[in-house]
Amino acid sequence: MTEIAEIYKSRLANLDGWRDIGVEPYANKVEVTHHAGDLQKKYADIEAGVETGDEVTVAGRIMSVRNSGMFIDLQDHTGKIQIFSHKQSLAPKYMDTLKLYDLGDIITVTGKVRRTPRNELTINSEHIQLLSKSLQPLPEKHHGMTDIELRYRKRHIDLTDNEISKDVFIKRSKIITAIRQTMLNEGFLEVETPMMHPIPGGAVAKPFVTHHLALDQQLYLRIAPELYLKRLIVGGISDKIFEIGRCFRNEGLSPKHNPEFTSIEAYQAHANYEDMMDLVEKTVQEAVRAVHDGSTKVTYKEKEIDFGGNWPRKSMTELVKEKTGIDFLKVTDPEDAIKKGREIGLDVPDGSNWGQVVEIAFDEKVEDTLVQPIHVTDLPMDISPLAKAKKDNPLLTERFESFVNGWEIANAFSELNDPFDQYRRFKAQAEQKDAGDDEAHHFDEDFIETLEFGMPPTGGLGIGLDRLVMLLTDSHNIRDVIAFPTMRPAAAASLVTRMDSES
RNA sequence: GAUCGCUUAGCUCAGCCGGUAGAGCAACUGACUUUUAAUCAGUAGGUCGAGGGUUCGAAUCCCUCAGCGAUCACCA
Repeated sequence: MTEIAEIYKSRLANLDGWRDIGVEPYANKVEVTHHAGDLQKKYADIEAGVETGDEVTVAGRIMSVRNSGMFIDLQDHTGKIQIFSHKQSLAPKYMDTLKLYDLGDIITVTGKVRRTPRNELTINSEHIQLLSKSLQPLPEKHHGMTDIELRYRKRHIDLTDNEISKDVFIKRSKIITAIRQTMLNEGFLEVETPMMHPIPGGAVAKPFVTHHLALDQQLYLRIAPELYLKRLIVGGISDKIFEIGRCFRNEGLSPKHNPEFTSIEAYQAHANYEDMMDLVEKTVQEAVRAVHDGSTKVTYKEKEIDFGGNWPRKSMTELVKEKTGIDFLKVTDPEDAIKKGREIGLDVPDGSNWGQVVEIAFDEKVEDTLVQPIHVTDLPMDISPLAKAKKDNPLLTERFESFVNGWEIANAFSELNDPFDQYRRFKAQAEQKDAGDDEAHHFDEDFIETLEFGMPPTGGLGIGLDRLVMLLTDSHNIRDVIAFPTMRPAAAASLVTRMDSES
């Protein structure tokens, strides 16, 4: 017999012990008056040995036991507090039950608050009751669960004993709230658009495919909400709209990529990409302040990043010129650009267009150096199929990407609103698709029809939330900021199931 | 997808020049009772990720596979 089964049987015996004395081991709700962390704050100043006489009821999980149940460390979502059980204050019928408790059990305790002579804030239990029996053992108490795979697969265990992990997810929530609140304060209307699309669009990516039975129709999980948000702009529900939601891309996993991830997209009619830069700064700064006590400074991997103030705005070609000495605005023939790029050691594929060469130069020579926040503007038309061209230079678009720590955290542009141009660009994408590019855009006639009704000049913005959370919590893997990251399936080990099948 | 690395008790980890598997915590039995990783005595717990090979003998060496991680490529 395995050890885990021994532990299970011992706990099952205790569970039966509770039933023997007429206590249901999975109780109904009880009234909780206080939380551990709040009590620690409230009584922070009382001295060792002081008994307050204040009666409280708390509830939480047993994290450790000393002196055969005399001392229990109880943990709730706010913190920990010690429970003291002694025959002086606890009736014999409760004293007798102390031996039935196991680590991990969820209990409720009522009693008076005191600080022990050893200076530990403590509740003298007068009433103690089991709320939920724990049958599975918790991780080792000193080191906790360090196996990173288990932490991702068993987040409920990770959260019970890992303060850092818990803190990250609380901060993630605060960041989303701050961004939502900033958007609302700026007059944006929060909207929802479909996650199941008949035609995937709005980005260049491979989609997940699913099927609707009743309609007998193929559907795609959205790779971006963009085209539907633009439909709402055309409809004029509001000049300013935003959506916070999940996108799905059927691509590789990495420390910076999860197949489902959260984006914030905002669209503003009668605005352009420059207005979007202001919006990025506002929302991101509020998010930073929300989790850094009002400061805009963050430390990521020992580097200090200051999100405050107005971020510099520099064009992509200018940045490339600074780092490589090549002014691609003066080398606009694709063949010449390829040649120039290769001269400085860039890995440029044959047949690249001008914009692709500029992008490669930027990726290889500039990107990593952009540690402090910056808006990289005027991206090439060739790599910006949904962005409006610059008035004075058709090679470039009114588009920018915001970089922090060498990562793109936002992407925005003045949206293409010309149905003829959109038609041509979809057609070009469709041809690429026929030629075997499975990431190319589908031809979305319905969207062109939408634009034919007239979309006002509009600024659009997308922010990758998960990476922002990584930056603001000093997390180095996207899986650390997603509660249940995508993993290969692993066998569960329910003891109830196993014992049932063995008997 | 490529390269490298990891996988030993429920958890955290030793053991790896090949010679029948070890500690701490958790668990169990008992002692003790104002502790703070409580302490003390004892008990139990393992298909060493899976499969194959070399060998008299494999946790240890070799091969295949799986899961996970790091880096790279695509991408946010």
